[in-house]
Formats: sequence, structure tokens, C-alpha cells
Amino acid sequence: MTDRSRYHHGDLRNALLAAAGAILEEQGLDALSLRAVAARAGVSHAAPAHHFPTLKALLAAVGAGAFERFVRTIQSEMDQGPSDPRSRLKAACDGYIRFARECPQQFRLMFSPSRLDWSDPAFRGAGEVARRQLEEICAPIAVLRGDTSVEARQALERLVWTSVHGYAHLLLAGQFGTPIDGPGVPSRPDIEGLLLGPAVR
Amino acid sequence: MTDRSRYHHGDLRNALLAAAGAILEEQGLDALSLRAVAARAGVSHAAPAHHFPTLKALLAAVGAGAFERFVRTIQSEMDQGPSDPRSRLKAACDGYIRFARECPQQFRLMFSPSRLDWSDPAFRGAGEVARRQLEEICAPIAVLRGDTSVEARQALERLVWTSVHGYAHLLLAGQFGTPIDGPGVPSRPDIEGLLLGPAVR
DNA sequence: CTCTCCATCTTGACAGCGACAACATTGACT
DNA sequence: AGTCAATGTTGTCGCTGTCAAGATGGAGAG
Repeated sequence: MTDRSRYHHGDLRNALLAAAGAILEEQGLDALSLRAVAARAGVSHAAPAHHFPTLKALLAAVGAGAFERFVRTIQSEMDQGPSDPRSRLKAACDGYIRFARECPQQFRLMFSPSRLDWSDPAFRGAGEVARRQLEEICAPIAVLRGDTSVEARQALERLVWTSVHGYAHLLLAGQFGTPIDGPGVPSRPDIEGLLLGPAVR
Repeated sequence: MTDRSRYHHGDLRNALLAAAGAILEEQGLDALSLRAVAARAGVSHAAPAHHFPTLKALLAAVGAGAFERFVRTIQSEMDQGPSDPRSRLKAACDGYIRFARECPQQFRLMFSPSRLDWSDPAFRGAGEVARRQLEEICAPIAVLRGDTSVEARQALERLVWTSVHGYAHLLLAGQFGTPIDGPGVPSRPDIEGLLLGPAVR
């Protein structure tokens, strides 16, 4: 990006995040070391310390960015379909799974509490945005079902989130016995059908 | 166990698994290094190589044992309650969550494909046993619901598994914003209620 | 009973890792 | 113009997994 011949990089923080993202995509989560990121950004192995105190802090920043892309993926999936509650729920679930399949390493990182600094404010904030998105999607579904109490609405959100997330996690963990994008992958649970009954045409 | 003064341990393989289990429980998954396990078993750092070719192979063996305990936990939970399909499903879900909360490190390891050798036969076999257990639990539920086709039965299994597993995973990942055993932890999704309607008393 | 073989264990080494300390550079403000 | 703090560098430490080479000793053959 910027002139590399300078002693001071100028935008090393963003360069490190970009390098980390590239390594994550090309070589996977296990290859994401502080030294590898620094080398890819063209700086010495100790340079990142001035921008991220630890590796976990750097990964938390990467994870925060991943959460933002995750939310945008779901939003764009919903924007491309009808805006009735059922269609939006279906689009959101499809977007959730699409992100997990297309960016499995980012998805893995987002939910790896031991690899990143779970208390990082930016990371927590990004996760909070995703949680609010879930609430907005589920609220009209709860209305349709007549689930008016706060408890029933939260239970609904939890059911949607856990079933879709569990499917994505088990898919990435190879528990379905297939590669994540090969043939024979079982489809995700039909949560919208279970909540609202068979689709009417 | 056996006489430690001997040059040849005699049962090092099992001693290593026991040491790994102890470290896993006491210090967590991140502390599970080959050298730490060897030291705890009282042997040199290279001794494990004669029983497990890599760290991932050792962790796969630990994971296989965890899967066996996992299946037994679910089974014992079912054995303590009524044997009608709904009660068995509820007990199985409760047992699933109980294992995840009581043995979070083992649970984490079981579903960490990057940490253990996913292709290990013993590990795959143990996972297969769990999958068959799920089928046995879900089959009578499918009958009750009138889901007779193979596809419907498999979809039912997937829904049960993903929702319970997703809850467990999100709980352990701290995504509910609470420690895994503190107050305020949301209860697991009421999957049996959703599948079979409100409980009759 | 003795010899030999080999599974098992030890020591030693290597490269890569995260983190820290000490030092170099330089842009920005006084 | 002078200074200083932010941001780079190199070097080092203890830790990691893995491999190589040597030590040990139990088991089975002659």
C-alpha cells in the first residue's frame, strides 16, 4: 500500500490486519502466527507489539472484522428476498450458513474463545451487533406465532440461533462425515418450517 | 500405577492418557502439550512418540475417550427417567448439556478438528457410536410425529442435534454473556416441546 | 543358561513460536 | 532547531513438536 522503503510504515495496524486476513484465508487458522503476519506485512517480528499487545488481541481485531462481514452477509441475503418475516428468517439462516461455508476459517476464529481475546471491546461490540440483528429478525416471527412474552421471544431467538449455529459448527467440524462443500452434505434444519408450519404457496 | 523406578514403564500408553486427562481437567485444553503430558507421566519428553506419532494422535485418543464418557453420560441420564420417547429425548438433551457444562474442556476437545487427528479410527468410531445413539433416541419421536420417510427422520435427528449442540457450543464460547455455570444462563431450547407440543400432565 | 534382538525409553538438537528488553529511527510539536 | 514519544529494529528467553542417535532391558531362540 504505502511506501515500503520508509522506516515507519505509516499504516501498519491495518496492514497487519490485512496480512492476517490473507494468511487466514490461504493457510488457515493454525498458520496465523504473530511472526507470519509480521513477515507478510514486511516488518520485523516484534513490530506488531506496538499495535497489538498480544497475538490474542490481534486475532480479536481480526475476529471483530469477521463478525462485521458476517452481519453484512446475512443482511445482503435478506435484502435480496421478500421482506415478509418468514422470508427474512429463511434468508438470514441461509446467509448464516453461506458465510460459514464460504469463510470457514473466519467463522472458526469468531467462535474460538481460546484463540482470541474474548474481552476485547471491539470484538464484543461486533458480536453484540450480530445479536441485535438476530433480535430484529425474530421479533416479527414471535408476533406471528403469538409468542408475546419476553421469555417466549428470547426462547425463540435462542432456538433459531442454536439450531443454525449448531448446524454450521458441526458442518465445519466434519461431523457430518463430508467435506464442507462436497456433495452429500445434509441440508440445514428447516427451522422456519418448524416454527411457522409448511410454507404456503 | 506400576513401579516407576523401572526404565521401561510397562503401561505408558494408558499412563499418558491418564496424565493428559488430568491436565485437561486441571489446566485446560491450551495447557495440553506433549511435553507436559510426558512430564506428568514421569517420562522424558520424547517417550510419547513410541505410542502416539504426533500430539494430534494423542489428543485424538483422549477425544475418543471423551466421546465414550459423553455417550455414557447421556445414557445414564436416560436410564434415570421414564422410558417413553419424549422423556428419553428430554433426558438425552439434558445429558448432552450436562456433559458440556461439567466437562467443558473434554467437550471442546471433541469438537476441535484442528487440535486432534480427525481421521483417527478410534476417534471416528467413538463419534459414530454417539451418532447411532442419537438415531435410537429420535426414531420413536419420528414415529410419534408421523415422520415416516427417511428424509424426515434424518431431518429430525439433525434438528435435535444441531439445536442442542449449538446451545452447548455457544454456551462454552461465552456467547450468552455469562460464565458457563453462573446465574443468568439461558436455558436450552425446548426442542422436545417444539417437536411434540406442550407437555401433558 | 546365555545370547541376541528389538521395543521402549533417554538425551540432544533444531526450527518456530510469543513475549520481553534494549536500541535505532523519525515525524511532529515546542 | 531541538526534543521527545511513537514506532520501528535486533537479540534473547523459555516453551513447543518433531526427529536422530544412543542407552536399557525384557523376551524368545539356541
